[in-house]
Amino acid sequence: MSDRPRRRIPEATVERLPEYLRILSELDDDLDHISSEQLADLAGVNAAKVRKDLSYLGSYGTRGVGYEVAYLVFQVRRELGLTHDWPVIIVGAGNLGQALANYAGFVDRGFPVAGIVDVDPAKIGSVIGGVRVRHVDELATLVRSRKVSIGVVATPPGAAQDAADLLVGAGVTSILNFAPTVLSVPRDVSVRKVDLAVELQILGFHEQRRSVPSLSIVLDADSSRTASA
Amino acid sequence: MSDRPRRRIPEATVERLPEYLRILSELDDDLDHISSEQLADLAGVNAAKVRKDLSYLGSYGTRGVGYEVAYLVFQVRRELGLTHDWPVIIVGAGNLGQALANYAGFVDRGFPVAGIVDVDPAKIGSVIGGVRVRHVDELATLVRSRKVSIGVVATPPGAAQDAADLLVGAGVTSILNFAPTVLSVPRDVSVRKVDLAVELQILGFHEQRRSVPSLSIVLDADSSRTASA
DNA sequence: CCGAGTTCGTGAATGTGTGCACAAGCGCGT
DNA sequence: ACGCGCTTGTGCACACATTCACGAACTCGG
Repeated sequence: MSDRPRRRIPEATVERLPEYLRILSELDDDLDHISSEQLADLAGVNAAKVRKDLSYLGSYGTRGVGYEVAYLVFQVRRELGLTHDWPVIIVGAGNLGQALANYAGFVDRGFPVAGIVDVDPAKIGSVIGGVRVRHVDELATLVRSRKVSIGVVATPPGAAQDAADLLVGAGVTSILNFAPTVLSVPRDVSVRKVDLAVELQILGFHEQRRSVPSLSIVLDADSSRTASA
Repeated sequence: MSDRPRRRIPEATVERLPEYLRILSELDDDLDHISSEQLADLAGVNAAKVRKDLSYLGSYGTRGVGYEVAYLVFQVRRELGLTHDWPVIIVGAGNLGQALANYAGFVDRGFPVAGIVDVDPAKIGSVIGGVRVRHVDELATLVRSRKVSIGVVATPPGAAQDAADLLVGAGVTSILNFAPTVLSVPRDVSVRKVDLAVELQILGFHEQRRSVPSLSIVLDADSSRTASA
């Protein structure tokens, strides 16, 4: 037992499950059941989506009643692989690296910081979020001794690829990249990228559109391609 | 001129344009043209996607030659609304707010920090990234005087909705939310959310999947000898 | 001016995600 | 035991995104 069919879970669903989990975890203890509609409201999505997402995990709801919160939390956690903690190592103890190391949300949600490394001698030895900053040379040792499989790149752009290479060399198989750089890694290593400026640029795009209600928008059908002489 | 037909640009494309722009901006000056394939390699996507994305901006390439870098940069910048800067205001001067205020990538890419506010008297008055931290009561004044339309929420989760309400009340129409909280805002306000722990959870999901090659999946071509039990 | 070699732009095919709408299942009151 | 109200689980249609594949348009050498 203990292994259900393990259907493939759509990526879009995977990206929403952590949010459901967070919401469910924060619910009052006296609420023992929740409907797809309530959960949908809290998550800012629609109820059908919640039901479809949860249905990929199995049929854990009860018609006419809803989902038992505690059980659902357990199932979502299991599906996400949160039955145990995943220690992470942070490369780069600059502003962002420090903020991340101090961020309680990491450890709270199962991702304790197993180490922080940097190249700057001035930073080495200082303690951030309860963890002492080490020299980057100790990276591989740390990764192996603490059984780290997830690395966080919080270096300046120029050092990001080197950081990634070190992580991969040490055996890390997932990387969260905060540097505005495309990392090249072996095919079997997962990378997710968070580029803070990109997020603003996307918002800026919509801002700009909003402020030009003047013309067009209506010429959408697009039959002839504006020949430019 | 200056107003092309303004076709609708797919959201997926909008999310990639900033990346193309960053790459193009960082190219050597002596490279005056670039092909969709070169750009695709640099961006880690495939060439057809690059061409289709760029085609939404208009036909700015030349067959047999590629895209003229300088012109393309100009067009992408224009499409993204980066013909002028977009000042942002940061709410919350904790670890994350400080890291963001210090992050050079913001101002470099057209998003100067017009202000940082907090409620904590101990933080008010300190200078971060060249900007003085003000009391949150001054938020509305700042937003109006600096013509800010984008706000960044970097508060603890409990204060995030209040921060959003203040921002909206002051006239901000786009919000970048770093707090692990669903914000409710009027329909005409855009919100993007970055949840650092969620990113790790998504990586954790794939990690976990990878570490269970035990059964299924392998039932492929010749001689499926992997029968477990 | 022509043919070979490139590279764009885009129609069409495929793959992925969303949302409606409804049958099936459950609990409760009578 | 039965019917009613509620809520799940999912088939289906549609929308959106990705990728292929190929004609069109350009450069360059001879």
